[in-house]
Amino acid sequence: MNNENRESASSSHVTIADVAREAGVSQATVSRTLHGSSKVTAATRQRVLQAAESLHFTLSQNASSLASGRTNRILFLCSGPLGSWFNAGVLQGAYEVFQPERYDITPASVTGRHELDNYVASLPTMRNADAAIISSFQMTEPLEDQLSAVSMPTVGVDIPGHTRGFDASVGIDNLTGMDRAVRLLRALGHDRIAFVCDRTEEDMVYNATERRQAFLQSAETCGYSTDDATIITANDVNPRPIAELAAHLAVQLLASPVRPTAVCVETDLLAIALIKELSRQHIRVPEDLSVIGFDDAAIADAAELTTIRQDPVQLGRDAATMVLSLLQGHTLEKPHILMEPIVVLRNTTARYGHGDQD
Amino acid sequence: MNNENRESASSSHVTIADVAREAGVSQATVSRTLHGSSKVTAATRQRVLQAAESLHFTLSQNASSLASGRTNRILFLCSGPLGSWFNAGVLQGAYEVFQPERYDITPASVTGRHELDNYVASLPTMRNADAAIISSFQMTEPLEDQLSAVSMPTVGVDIPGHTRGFDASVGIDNLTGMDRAVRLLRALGHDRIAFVCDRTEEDMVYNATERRQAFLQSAETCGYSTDDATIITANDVNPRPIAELAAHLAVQLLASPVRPTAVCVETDLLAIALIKELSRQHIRVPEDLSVIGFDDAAIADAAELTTIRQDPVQLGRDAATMVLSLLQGHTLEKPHILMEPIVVLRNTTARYGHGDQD
DNA sequence: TTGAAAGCGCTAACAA
DNA sequence: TTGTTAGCGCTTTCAA
Repeated sequence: MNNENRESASSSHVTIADVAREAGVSQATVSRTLHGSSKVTAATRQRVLQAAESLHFTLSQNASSLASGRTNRILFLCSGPLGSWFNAGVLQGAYEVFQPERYDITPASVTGRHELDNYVASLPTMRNADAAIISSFQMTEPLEDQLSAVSMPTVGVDIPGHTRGFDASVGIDNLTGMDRAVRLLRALGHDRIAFVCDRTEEDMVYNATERRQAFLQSAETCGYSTDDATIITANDVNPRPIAELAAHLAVQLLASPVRPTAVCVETDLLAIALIKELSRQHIRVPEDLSVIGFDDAAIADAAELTTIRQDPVQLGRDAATMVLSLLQGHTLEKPHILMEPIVVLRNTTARYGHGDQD
Repeated sequence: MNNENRESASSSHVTIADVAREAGVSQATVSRTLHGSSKVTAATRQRVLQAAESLHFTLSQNASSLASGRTNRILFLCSGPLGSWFNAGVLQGAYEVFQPERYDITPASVTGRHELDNYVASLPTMRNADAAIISSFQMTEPLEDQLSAVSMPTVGVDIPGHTRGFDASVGIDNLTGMDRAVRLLRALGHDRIAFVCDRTEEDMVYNATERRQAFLQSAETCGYSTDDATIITANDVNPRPIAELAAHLAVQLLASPVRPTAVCVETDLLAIALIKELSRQHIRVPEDLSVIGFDDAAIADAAELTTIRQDPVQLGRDAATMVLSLLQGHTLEKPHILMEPIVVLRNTTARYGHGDQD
């Protein structure tokens, strides 16, 4: 191919070769300059940058990746909708950390066991990401085995107690969180309490399971008998609108042999739906029943809901920071970290027996 | 390189060559099979798929992209946090559509004009995505010029009225939305109304500007005089916590020469913050003041806020669908679409003069 | 229907 | 410090 041809053929794309020719250096030098190598003269660097600038040159990630073996891409795998409060928060936090380091994020979401298994099975041989952040899954033995076979760094988010297979993990300390909530209720004089949640059977998504256990454990520590600290849960497993679920749970709550005077609810969303349903039955919160949610999403503030706060954005930042360390070959001093949730006091909790009673 | 070497050298990755050898066919045939070409015998296809399966083979996106020129990646560029209600929703909707088509999404967020300009300037020469979805920006002339120079398909989300430079766009019809809200207030007997928003100067983010104008226009149509339909806005441009902004706006609202009896607020978030501030001043909503928000985010439901609903997830789906069409070389029958928002009635609006008055 | 071979645009030894 | 060169793993003509 002669020069005339090369020049006319370059109609499609500006390549590193164009920059090299423009700057009068080799492709290797352009590459070195663009990657901030110190082994380039200031003068050369100047010329290269100028040439790149004037040609509006952008590196082809694909070509770079293929040649270097690094993709500069991080996989973010989560369960359920990408736009959920939790997932979107983690994604945002991770982006904040990765963006300045010039890593792209590839978000992916799976909605069922089968999909998840397939995805994880493809991980060991996939060369489309340098690392993976995996969020909010209930782990299983086979899943952990597959994860162990993955050669790239993997960090788990919100998968506490199941850190096998992960190089690192961040999560929240459900036990401490529930403990604080239960202690608050005890201090407010509530003698009968309950934990309200959706179906309890093992699910793909990590959430209520551990919190439920944490609630029972905290209650025991605080001196509640098993009759005075109960679980109120949906007794079937069909997905349904949250309002319907709340109504179903409200029935169980109100019909309890010994009705609790305070409840902790799995999530803010469910807590608010429950409160609405109760208010429809003229049960007042907090006069007749104290309610504590979980998450401190924006809706908790809007509904003046007392809740246990977790911060998915910070979880995402921490996970990303660990990924970066791992990618640099560092061994983490503390690979598995747990954040302590705090209780945010608002208007749905109150001292027992001090509202007008029914 | 002899065969012994090749086999021992394959320790790092399973490549298409390994699959080809295993199946006893050429690389080309493996490639064709994996891409669902019809020009492969059923028998051959069978053998190839089996080989791929047994080796846990996954295509290297990078190598595919480099060779084919298609990246199978879509850029999602938005303003502000990736985790915001709107951005996360659009991302989720786009993901729903792209995922089954095997396109990855690369999310990116910019927070300032300068950053945005840089990003868009790199678009014309960037070969790291096949198309771009660009969300919620206030367009400028130079920006539109740059966009026009981009060779890949670009579709705008929530950038109505500024469709130059975009191949397609989806957005919401702010005029219809505000019109419905204003008509509602008129029907409820409110004679003095206002639109409450953050600073009005031209900003990077598209939002209040058009809604403000739509409000004024609707008010005029409904017969409000310019004294009876006003704008209440922050008079400085410093970013600040929403509660502080709400307090600032509450002062202006309460101190109005003729106090409005109903307001439309730029967003749900601000509406709720405003209501809280007003309640602190013992102004009751809706008895003393009717409030209509904008968005119908989850918080609107939690706070029982009457609002104008828009659906970012659907916007994302529509944008993605258009991208797909464009990528297939189709010309869209209707490239610029506008969704009609509806008013969701809740507890913050009421007939004027029917609560206990001060 | 299948195979051979020439790149896609870049990086990373190795040499100079 | 810079240039030369040999691939990275795939796709895609072109021939068979």
